[in-house]
Amino acid sequence: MSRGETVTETPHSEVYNRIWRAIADRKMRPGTRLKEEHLAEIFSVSRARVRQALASLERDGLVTIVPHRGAFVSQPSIEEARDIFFARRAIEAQLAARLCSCVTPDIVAQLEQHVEQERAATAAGDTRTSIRLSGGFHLLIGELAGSPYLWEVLRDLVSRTSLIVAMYQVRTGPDCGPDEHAEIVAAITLGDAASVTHLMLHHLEHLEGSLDLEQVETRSEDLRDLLA
Amino acid sequence: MSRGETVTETPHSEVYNRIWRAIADRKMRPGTRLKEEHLAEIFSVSRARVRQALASLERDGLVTIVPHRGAFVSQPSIEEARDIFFARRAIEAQLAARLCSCVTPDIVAQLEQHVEQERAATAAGDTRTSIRLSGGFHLLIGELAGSPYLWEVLRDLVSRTSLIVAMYQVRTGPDCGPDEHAEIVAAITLGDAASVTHLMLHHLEHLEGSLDLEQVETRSEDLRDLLA
DNA sequence: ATTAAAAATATTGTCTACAATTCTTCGCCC
DNA sequence: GGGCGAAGAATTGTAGACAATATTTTTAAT
Repeated sequence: MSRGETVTETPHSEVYNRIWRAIADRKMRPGTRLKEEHLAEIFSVSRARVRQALASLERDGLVTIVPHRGAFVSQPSIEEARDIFFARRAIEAQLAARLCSCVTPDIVAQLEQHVEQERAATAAGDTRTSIRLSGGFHLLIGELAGSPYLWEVLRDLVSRTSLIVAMYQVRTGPDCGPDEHAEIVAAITLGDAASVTHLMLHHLEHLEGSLDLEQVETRSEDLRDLLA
Repeated sequence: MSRGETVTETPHSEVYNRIWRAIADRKMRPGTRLKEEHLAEIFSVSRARVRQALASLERDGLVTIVPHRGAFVSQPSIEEARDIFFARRAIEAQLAARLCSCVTPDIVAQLEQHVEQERAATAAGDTRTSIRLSGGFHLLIGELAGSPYLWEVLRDLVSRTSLIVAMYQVRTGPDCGPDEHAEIVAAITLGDAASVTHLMLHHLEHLEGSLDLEQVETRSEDLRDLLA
């Protein structure tokens, strides 16, 4: 697994990666339509490759394909959003705890360096880099914990989270500040598994809590009341 | 989500499902080559559809596609096998615990009914059904725990486990007996989360322990020693 | 003017043919 | 006799064309 850039470049297709990045970095809003032919000429490839990439992205939950209509950047529902956060708590708590039990100076150094980069990006007001590094921190923990499978799952969860934040955030800004990350790193350095688990759960709850996931689904039946 | 059959039928393609089942039910040994044209005529579809299905199956980790060579039923390495079991312990412990906190008589009834089916299949010596129901029990817990996302992950993990068992089992028979499942159901009935977590971890360790995952990778360098 | 139907357009879904690559077999040389 | 090399066969990867379906626009009728 690569160092430095921390992230991605895993799945096969070039066009898959390009679209993945565009969505995960929030260059495209949820609901954006993705026309096959359009993408094909942008990337100078045939429609077949675009189709394949879109199919993979659908399995990742990043795009939604509706038959004979086309592909759209997914718009996760509130229920899905809560489920994703539940899954993240379950998985990341385990990974962070495992990392505690096998912590080394090299690992601590990598984590601290990453937090430092986050601080720099935040200080410089570089929102895009800040977003990417925020997710990257969680992926780095997963990578260092040494479970390739759960790392893949986490990569998926983080990218879905990016979509969720794009849909339900109330104020703009980085998803999670470097400070809470620094606390987690400190606890990992001490090898305090219980504390790390607690901090990670709290951190994720904090992120979830900063979103507006309270809105009631406006069902068609309710429209009468709204318009009364 | 369907009841009764408990399982699958999730992803789109018919041919995907057929191949998935064949692998998960261990009708095909790991390493089996899957020729596109061959599959195409078996299912009476075009090669394009087969290709699409194989691509999806590769993302599931059930087949391995090597460029310009073709698709093969995956042969998970020992390291991958251990990683899969680690992931299962992490996820299933969480799901089982969550199920405890929201247990209802209906849930208990479903679980008990499932274990009963397992008992019947085992008693009848129906190995294939037994294998399917063994995995189905774990999926049922995931389904009842109410996290669609983690259920998907679990479905993936269970099918991969089936491959792993096919490769590394020492004695044939059902993957995990109904008895340990019954114990877990009993603990869930009592709502004893700590006990359920413990039983589930033990159960998965038992399954992993029944496999021969000790064999050292025979590297080319070691061949000299082996042949001395 | 508004609604509804019908044609036209645009986009996706699928299939077939061709190009690129790898594996196999046959021949040749050491 | 064994090993290396090249031609042929087989299989995958890709592209382009055609068919099916949804959307939009136009047209007509109430």
